Amino acid sequence: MSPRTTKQYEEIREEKRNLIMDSALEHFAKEGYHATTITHIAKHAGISKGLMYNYFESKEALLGAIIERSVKEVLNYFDTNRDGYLSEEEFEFFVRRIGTLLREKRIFWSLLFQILMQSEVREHFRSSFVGASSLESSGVNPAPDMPAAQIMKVITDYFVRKRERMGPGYDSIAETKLFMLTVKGYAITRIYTGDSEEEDDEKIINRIIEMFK
Amino acid sequence: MSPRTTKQYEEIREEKRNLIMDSALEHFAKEGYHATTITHIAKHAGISKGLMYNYFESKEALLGAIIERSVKEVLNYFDTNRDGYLSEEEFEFFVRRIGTLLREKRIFWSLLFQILMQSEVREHFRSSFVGASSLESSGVNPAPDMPAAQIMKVITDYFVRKRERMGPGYDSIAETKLFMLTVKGYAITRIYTGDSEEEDDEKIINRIIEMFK
Amino acid sequence: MSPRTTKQYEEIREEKRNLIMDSALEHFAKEGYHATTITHIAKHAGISKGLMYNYFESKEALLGAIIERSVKEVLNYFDTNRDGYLSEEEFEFFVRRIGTLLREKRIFWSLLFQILMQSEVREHFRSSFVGASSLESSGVNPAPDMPAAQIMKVITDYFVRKRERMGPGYDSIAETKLFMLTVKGYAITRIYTGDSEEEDDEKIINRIIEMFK
Amino acid sequence: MSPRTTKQYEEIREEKRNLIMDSALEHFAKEGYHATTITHIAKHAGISKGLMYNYFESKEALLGAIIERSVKEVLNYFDTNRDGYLSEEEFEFFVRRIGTLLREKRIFWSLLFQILMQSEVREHFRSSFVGASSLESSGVNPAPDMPAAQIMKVITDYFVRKRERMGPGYDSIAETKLFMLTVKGYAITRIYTGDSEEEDDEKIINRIIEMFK
DNA sequence: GATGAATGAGTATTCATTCAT
DNA sequence: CATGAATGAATACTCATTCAT
Repeated sequence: MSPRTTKQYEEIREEKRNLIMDSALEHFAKEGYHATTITHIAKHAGISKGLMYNYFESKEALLGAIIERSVKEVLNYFDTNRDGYLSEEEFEFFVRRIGTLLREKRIFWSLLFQILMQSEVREHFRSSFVGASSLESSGVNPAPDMPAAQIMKVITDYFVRKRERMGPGYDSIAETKLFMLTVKGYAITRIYTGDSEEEDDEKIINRIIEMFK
Repeated sequence: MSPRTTKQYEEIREEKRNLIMDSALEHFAKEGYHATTITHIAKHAGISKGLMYNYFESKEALLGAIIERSVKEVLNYFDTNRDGYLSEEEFEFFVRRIGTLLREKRIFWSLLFQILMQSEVREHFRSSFVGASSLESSGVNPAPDMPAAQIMKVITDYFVRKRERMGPGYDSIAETKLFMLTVKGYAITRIYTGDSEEEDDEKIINRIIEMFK
Repeated sequence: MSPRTTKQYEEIREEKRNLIMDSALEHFAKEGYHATTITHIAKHAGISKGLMYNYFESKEALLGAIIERSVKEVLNYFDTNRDGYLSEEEFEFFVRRIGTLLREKRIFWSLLFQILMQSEVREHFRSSFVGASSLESSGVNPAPDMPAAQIMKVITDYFVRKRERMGPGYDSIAETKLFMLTVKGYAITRIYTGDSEEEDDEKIINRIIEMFK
Repeated sequence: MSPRTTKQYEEIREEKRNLIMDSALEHFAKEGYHATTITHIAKHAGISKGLMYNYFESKEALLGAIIERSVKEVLNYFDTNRDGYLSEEEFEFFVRRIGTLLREKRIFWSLLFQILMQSEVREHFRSSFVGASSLESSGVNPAPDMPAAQIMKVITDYFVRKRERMGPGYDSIAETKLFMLTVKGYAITRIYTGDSEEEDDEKIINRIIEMFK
């Protein structure tokens, strides 16, 4: 009889929002952003087209929201490193964590790559973006106010410090870049390889750690 | 005025085909396959929409033709290795060649990645495809009748032989995979990094050779 | 705490109805009927969409109610004339009253004009309408049972009687029509002219009276 | 066999453009801009929806094009007066011409009024507009670079000069405004009155000339 | 009474493809 | 060969209206 409370409404909204985003993420990642239709997303989420627009202003806004949400989740994942210093042990931990992350958020990463591969879209989302700098720029000093930039900084610092261990012949910059591209290569291999073939994954991770620790 | 010979006509046709494919490739790579319109391609190629359909059955056929053409070009690039054996020197040469190839055919690679990242498209083109297996599968024994598979075989064989040099502790399979993912990582870094930042490129290539030779 | 009486409830309802109608009128007049959304009206009135439908059957019914209400107000304004006879003095008073009315109910008139300008809507509301006949028809003998028709009759009669003053060369019908169109012209000028420019208004009114009294 | 010449194409385009605009004008005027659907316009013009967008960027652009075209036609109608001076005889001619114009371009005027009555649309088209100033502003000195402004100037000048004939008691400004509103009133009466009732039209026009000449 | 989530029919717009010339 | 007008199916998006709470 009486209308729902504000809180009830908010809960419904939050839940539905996530439902829609999950459905959309799956489709975007599988078929690509442009090839995915709102109708499909809605049907898959079990709602009407109209409702989608009650929650998101547009298809693009939906994409934006998905990215934002995922970025937040990813950042939380590396939260411990935010203090800025990476010991050798923490470095190992960090690399293993990337592996886990890629396995768990596979669909998101798939989407992210797809998006970043289209220069126009890239421009559009660069600002709101974390992964952007770690994927795009091979520059070593990105804007320090962005979370992704912070992660980059932590990594860079690690390799700068490693030079002290390794001697003056050690090229920190080149090594950082090599590490980055190895991670990227590992990432796309993980993302686009069936789960079935993960057998050697542990070995690969170990070798990467061995090479760069 | 003698009428043109059949051969002349065919040359003109071939030229125009390529012109259209060049225009299309550029747009596909920059804006994505779905976001690119036939109208844009035609305008950019300086021809009419109708004429495009004189040369290609459909937008999809055009995409297929581009991929096929590019794949052929790429394979020709590695033609020397077709004999199946890779010495240490040839391995170094092979890696450097990948670098050159990525620089020269950047747009194509960009497109290829984009396409492969959409599972549906992937299915569709897998058959006509070379790069597919080298990008997707981390399996080490692809069908031996496909050109790309041959390249994979050559690489795999190289690391199998390397085991003889390195001793029984050396895991050929893991090492092949690590090499492959490093190449992939190098590739996407090259593809999506501005030309301006190529300074350290030589160093990176050298380090990769050093690591896997 | 005694429960509210039925009467109190009705008063509250009446108030809310008017609130909604006020909000709607404003939007309809400014943005046009079709371009105005129920959501906007409700938000502006500080109520929910659902509640609106508790008070009005549909958007169209809301429009109808607004028109009906306004028409009643306008008619009340001319109530004194209902006895059917217009002396010269009363005629002057009548014209001045039109001026006042246009200033006070500007938004309503704006809406009314807009609506009448769309033939389909016109058909639809003609019946429930007063202003309709005074605006549309230049015929001089409208159905005598409608309030607006009565006003028209009073005016027509005035000019018929004026013929007695002016002599047989005076064309009552043409003069009635000329008066009517002058009033209409005055009306739209008033309605679509910023308040700031009312300086000469008095002069204009005086001239109209002078011309037709 | 051979493709159409550029000229042929242009002719087709021009013809179709006008066809579409005619169809659209009719619908816009009758049902209102918002209530009119592209589908209806296209069906009525005997073409496909898609083709409409080959000729006009959007529904709004179509409206803009209609207004522009009509405005040009109307201005051509008054071309003779552009020299800026209006003798008494020319004034009479001018008023009669307004009558003719309203009869001939009735649908356009109907549309124009409708549009001007929605403040938002008004803002949007004010700039590209001629009629705007003559309809909206009762200001007597509009921007002199606009064609409509020129017409206003010519009229204003006429009444300023008339003061020399009539003596210092004659209020040129008020008289100009009164003339303008009479014309407006005549216009809407003409526009929204069935053709059947034109009998007294001549008399009305004569009276207007008599009053203001 | 009151709320706003949910629906779905409807609307503008796009674009691959066809075809008369 | 070559052109671009023409088509129509598909798509993103809107909004009046309903209804469970």
